[in-house]
Amino acid sequence: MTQETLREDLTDECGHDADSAAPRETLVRIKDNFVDDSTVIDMAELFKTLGDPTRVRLIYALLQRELCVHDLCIVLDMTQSAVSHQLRYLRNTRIVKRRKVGKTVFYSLDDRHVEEIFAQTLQHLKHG
Amino acid sequence: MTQETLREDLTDECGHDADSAAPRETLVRIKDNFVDDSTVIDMAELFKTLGDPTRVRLIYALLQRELCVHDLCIVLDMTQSAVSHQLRYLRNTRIVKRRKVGKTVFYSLDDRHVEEIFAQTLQHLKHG
DNA sequence: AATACATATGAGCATGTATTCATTTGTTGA
DNA sequence: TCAACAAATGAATACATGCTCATATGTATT
Repeated sequence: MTQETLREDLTDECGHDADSAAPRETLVRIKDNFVDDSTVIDMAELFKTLGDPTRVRLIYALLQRELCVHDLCIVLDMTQSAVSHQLRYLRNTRIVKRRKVGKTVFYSLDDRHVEEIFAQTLQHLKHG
Repeated sequence: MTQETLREDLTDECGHDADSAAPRETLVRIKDNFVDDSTVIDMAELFKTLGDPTRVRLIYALLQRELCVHDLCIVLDMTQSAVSHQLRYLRNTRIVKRRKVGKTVFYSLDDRHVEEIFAQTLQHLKHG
C-alpha cells in the first residue's frame, strides 16, 4: 500500500519493514515536536537527582528547616562522609545552597521548582 | 560516629551557640516528622524511573499520543529490544499501560500524577 | 603554633542499570 | 502447519553510583 512506500525513507533501527500503526506524518510530527535533547537531559538529570532515598530524605529535612551538615547526619543517621557526598551532588545540581558560619556550613533548598515538585509528589503519594 | 555520640550527650540548650546547630528537640522533631520509610522509597523509585533520558523521551512521546512499540522505536530511533526493556520498566512502575490489538501492543500513560509532574517539570525547565 | 572541630574529597569496592545480542513467545495469514 | 512479523526476555557487557575509609582543607580557640 501507499503507507509502505511512504515509510521507506524513515530509517528504522528495528530492522523490520512493517507497517506502523500511526501514519508516517504523525510519527514525524511527534519526532519534530520533541523537546530538544538538552531539555530531555536536564529533565532526566533533575529526576535522577531526586531518585535516591538518601537525597529524598535530605531534601525532606531541608524542606522543614535549614540545617548544618552535622545535624543532617543526626537526622538521617548517616556518616558525615556519606552526607557530604550527597550534599555535593545536590549542590552541583543547584538544588541546595550553602551558608557558611565559622566552621559550620548550613544547607538549605535553593530551587523553588524542586520544592514544588517534591511537595506535590509527596502529597500524591500520601493520599492517592 | 563520634559526632553522634557527642550529640547524644548534649542537653537542651546548654553549651552550644545559637549559630552552630539546632537544639536537640528540633532535630528530634524533624526526625519524627519524617515521612515513613516506605514513602521515601516510593518517592525515590518514582523519580528514579523518570530519571533516565530514554524513559523521559518515551513518556514525552506517549504524552502526545498512544503508540505501539514499533512506532516508539521509530520516534526514539532506538532498537526494539532497548525500547521494550524500558517499557517493561515503565510498566512495572505503573507509569504506562498496554493495549493489545493483534500482534501490536499499544502503550499509553497510566498515571495521572506522573503526567502532571512531568508536564509541570517540563514547563519549569522550558521557561524559567 | 598547636589542637580540636566541621566539612570536603579522592580512591576503592560492591551493587545497580542501560544497552546489545540472541532467542523466545505470541499472533496473523497463506 | 508454516512463514512472517511484533513484542518480550535472559544473559552478557560496559558504565554509573552510593557508600566506606582515610585523608585533606578550613576555621576557631588556646
